[in-house]
Amino acid sequence: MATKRHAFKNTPARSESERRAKLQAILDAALDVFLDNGFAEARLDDVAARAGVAKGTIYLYVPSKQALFEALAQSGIGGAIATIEQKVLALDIPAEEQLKALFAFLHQEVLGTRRGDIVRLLLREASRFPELAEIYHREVISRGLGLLRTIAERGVARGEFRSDELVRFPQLAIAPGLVALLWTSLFQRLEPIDVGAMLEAHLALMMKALKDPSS
Amino acid sequence: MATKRHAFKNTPARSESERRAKLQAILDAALDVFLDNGFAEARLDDVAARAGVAKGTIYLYVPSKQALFEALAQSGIGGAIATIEQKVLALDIPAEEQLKALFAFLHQEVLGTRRGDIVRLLLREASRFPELAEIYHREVISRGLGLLRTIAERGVARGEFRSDELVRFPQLAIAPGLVALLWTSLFQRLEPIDVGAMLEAHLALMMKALKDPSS
Amino acid sequence: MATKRHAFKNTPARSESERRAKLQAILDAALDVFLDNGFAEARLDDVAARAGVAKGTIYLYVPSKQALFEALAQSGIGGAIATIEQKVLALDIPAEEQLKALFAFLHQEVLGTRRGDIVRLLLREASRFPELAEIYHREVISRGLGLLRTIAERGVARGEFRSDELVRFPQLAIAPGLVALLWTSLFQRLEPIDVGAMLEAHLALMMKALKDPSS
Amino acid sequence: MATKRHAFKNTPARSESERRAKLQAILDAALDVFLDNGFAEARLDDVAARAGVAKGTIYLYVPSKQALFEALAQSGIGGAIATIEQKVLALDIPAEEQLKALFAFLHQEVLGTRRGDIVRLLLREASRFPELAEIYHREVISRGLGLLRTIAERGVARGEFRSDELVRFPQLAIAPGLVALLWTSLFQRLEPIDVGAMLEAHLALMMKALKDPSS
DNA sequence: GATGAATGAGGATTCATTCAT
DNA sequence: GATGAATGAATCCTCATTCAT
Repeated sequence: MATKRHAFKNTPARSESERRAKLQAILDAALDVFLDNGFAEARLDDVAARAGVAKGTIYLYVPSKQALFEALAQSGIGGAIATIEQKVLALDIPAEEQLKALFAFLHQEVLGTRRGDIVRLLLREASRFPELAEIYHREVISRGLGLLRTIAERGVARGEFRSDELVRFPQLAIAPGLVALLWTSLFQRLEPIDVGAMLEAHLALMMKALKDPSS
Repeated sequence: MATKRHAFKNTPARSESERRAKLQAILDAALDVFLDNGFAEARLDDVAARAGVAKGTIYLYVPSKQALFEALAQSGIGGAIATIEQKVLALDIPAEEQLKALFAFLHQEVLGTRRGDIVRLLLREASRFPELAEIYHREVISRGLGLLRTIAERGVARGEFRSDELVRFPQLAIAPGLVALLWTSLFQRLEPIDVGAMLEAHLALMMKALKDPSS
Repeated sequence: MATKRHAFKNTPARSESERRAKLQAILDAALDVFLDNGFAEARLDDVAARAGVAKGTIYLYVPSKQALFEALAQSGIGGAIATIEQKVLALDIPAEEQLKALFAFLHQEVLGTRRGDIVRLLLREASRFPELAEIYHREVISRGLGLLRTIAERGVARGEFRSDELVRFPQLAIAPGLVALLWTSLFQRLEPIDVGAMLEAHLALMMKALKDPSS
Repeated sequence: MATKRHAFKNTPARSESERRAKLQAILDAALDVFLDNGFAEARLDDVAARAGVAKGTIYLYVPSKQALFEALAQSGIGGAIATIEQKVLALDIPAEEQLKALFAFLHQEVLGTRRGDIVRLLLREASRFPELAEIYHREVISRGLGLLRTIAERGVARGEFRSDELVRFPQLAIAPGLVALLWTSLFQRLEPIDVGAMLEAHLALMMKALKDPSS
C-alpha cells in the first residue's frame, strides 16, 4: 500500500508557498483595481488581467468578489497595530519620543504603502460593508486610539504633559495622518504637500501645547 | 374634457421656480441614495421613487447619472466658502476669535448637515471623478486653506501667534474636522464621540501651542 | 387637483390585458424552449427571441428563470382537473360512459396540446423542483386518481363493474395515457402510433375485464 | 526509493480488467450524479469525487461529458432485453405464464435497480439526445414490444386469448410498468404505492379481458 | 497513467438610457 | 412635459475541458 501511495504521488501538490504567492498576486491586483474604481465598479476581468491569471482562476482562491474584497481588507488589518504597540510601549522613553516613533511608523509604514491603500479602500467602502467597518473599528481604530491614549496618560502621569486633551480625544493626534492619507490620493497631483514636514509641524505644535505651563 | 384640456393649455408655462423645485427634489433624493449606496450602486429607480417622479423624468433635468452626481456635487460647492470667508475675514477681531467662528461654522453649518453629506460623498467618489476632485480642490479646499492661512498670517503679523506652523500647514487646523466628518458616518454607531467637545479641545490645544512664548 | 390629475394621465397605464398577453407570449416561448432543452440548458436569450422581446423584458414579468419555470408549471395546473371533474361526475351516466368521456377529454384537451407539453415538462423536471412535484401531486395527480376511483366505486356500487382493481389502483386506468404522452414526444417520429385507437383499445380491454362475470 | 520506483516500472501494464473496473466506477458515479441532477446540471467534479478519481481522469476513459452520458446509456441497453427474450420465449408455457414471467422480471430486475435508473435517465434526457432515443427505441422499445406482440400472437393462435388488443397495442401491457417507474421516483415519498400489487392487479385485469368469451 | 490547477466560453441578471404614448 | 415599459450592454460566476507535472 505504501508503494502504491508513493507510486501515485507524482503530482507533488503545488506547494503552499506557491499558492500563497498567487493569492497575493491576486490580492495585489485587486487592491489596485478596487482603488481605481471602488468595489462596485471594479471588474474581476481587470483584476485577473492585472494579476496575470484567467478570470476563473480568481475563484480558485476566493469564492466571490465580495470575499475577495474582504480577504483584501483582512490582510491589511491587525499586523501593523500589534507591531507598533510593541515597538512604542515597550520602550521606556518619554511620551514625546513615543509619539515621534508613532508618527515615524505612520509615515514610513502606512502612508504611501500598501497598508495605506487598504485603509483608503476601507474608508471608502466601509458603508457598504458594515461588518468590516466593525472589525476595522475593533482591530485598528480602537487599538490605535487606545495606544495613543496610553501614551498620553503616561505623559500626564510623568508630568511631561500638562494638559489632558489627548487623553480625552486621541483622535486629535492622528487627525493629520488622516489628512495626509486622503490628500495624497486626492489632491497630491494638484497641490503636492510634504507629508513628513506636515507631521513634524503637527508634532511640534502638539508638544508646545501639551507642555505649555500656562495651562 | 376638451375644455379642461384647453384650460390646461392656457396655464402659463410651468414657472422656472417650479422647475427648480423639481430639480431640487431630484437632487435631494439623489443625495440620499448616493450616500446610502455610493455612486456605482445607486439606482436611478430609487432616486426617482424617492423624488416622487418617474425614472424618465430625471432625464428631463439631467442628461445622465454622472451628470446628476456632478450637479449634486456642484450644488454643495462654493456657497459655504464664500459665506464663511465674508463672515470671518470681515470682522476685525483677534485671530483666535476668527478660528472660533470658523469652527462654529464648521460644526453647525457643515457637520451633520446636507453640506457635510456632500463632502462625504465627494471624498468617497473623488477618485472616480478626477475633474470633480479638481473643481472641489479649487473651489473648496484651496479657498478654505487660503482662508485659514490668511487668519494665521494675520495672527502672526499682529503678534498673537508666535509660531508659523499653521501658515505652512493650514491643513492641521481642519484635520479634526475631517476626523469628525468621517467618524460620524463610519463609527458613530460603534463608539459615539462628542464632536463639539473634540473641536473645542482641538482649538484649545492649538491656541496653547500658537501662543506658547517658549517657541 | 382633478385637473392636474387629468392633465397628467397621459400614459393610460398599459392595460392589464396587454400585460397578460405579453406574459402569455413569454410563457409560450418558454414552454417551447424548456421542452427542447430542459430547464438547465434553456437559454433566456432564446426565450426572449422566440417571444419577440428583449432579454431584460422577461424580468419585467418574472423575477428569475426559476420563477419563469414555476409560473409556467402553475399555468398548466388545476384548471383542467376542475373542468373534467365537473363534466364527468355531474353526468348521471354509467361508469363506462364516464370513463369514455374522461378518455375523450384526455385525448382532445391534454395530449397534443399545450397542457400535455406542460405535463411532459413537469415529469422531466420534477426532481429539480420537489416543491413543484408536491403541488403537482396534490393538485393534479391526487385529484385525477381520486376522480377515477370515484368512477370505479360508483361502477362497483351500481353493479356495473364486478372487480375492484380500478378502485385499488386507479393508476391502471391512466397508464396508457402516460404512455401516449411520452411516446408522442419521444418515439412518434420513429414509430407513429394512433393514440386514439390505443386509448379505445385500452378502454375496451378494461371494460371486458371489469364486467367479466367470471371474476 | 529509486528501487521502489523501479519495482513499479516492472509491474505489468495495468491490466485490462483494472481499466474496466475504473471505467465502471466512473459510470456508476455518473449514474448517481446524472440521476440526482439531470445531465445539464451534473458536474464532472461530483462524478470524479464520487468515483474517487481526479477530474482529469474521467477524460482518460471518455472523451466528453456527453460521451460519458452515452456510454452510461449504452451500458444499460440491450442486455436485459436479450435475457428476457430468451427466458420467456424459450419456455413452452401458456401465454399467461409468459406474461407473468415478464412482469416478474420487470419488477425484480428493472424497477428498483440500476437498470430502472438508466431508463429513468433516458426518459428524462431523450429529447436532448435524439440519436440516443433512436438507439433506445431500436434496441429496447422495439424489441420489448416485439416480444410482447409475439406472446400475444401466440396466445391468440393457441386460443388462449380471444381478443387482439394486445397484438395491436402491446404498449398497453407495459404501461403500468412505466407508471411504476416514474411514480417511484417522483411521488413515492408523497404517496407510496405497492408496485408488486399494482402489477398483479394489472395482470389479473388483462387476463380477464383477454380471455373474456363475450368478445 | 493520474492529477488538479488553470482556462475561458457561456449564460443569468442588473440597470442606465430611450421613446412611444 | 411626464411616464414607465422596453431595451441590451455589461459583468459576475460556473464548469467542461486542457495540460504541465
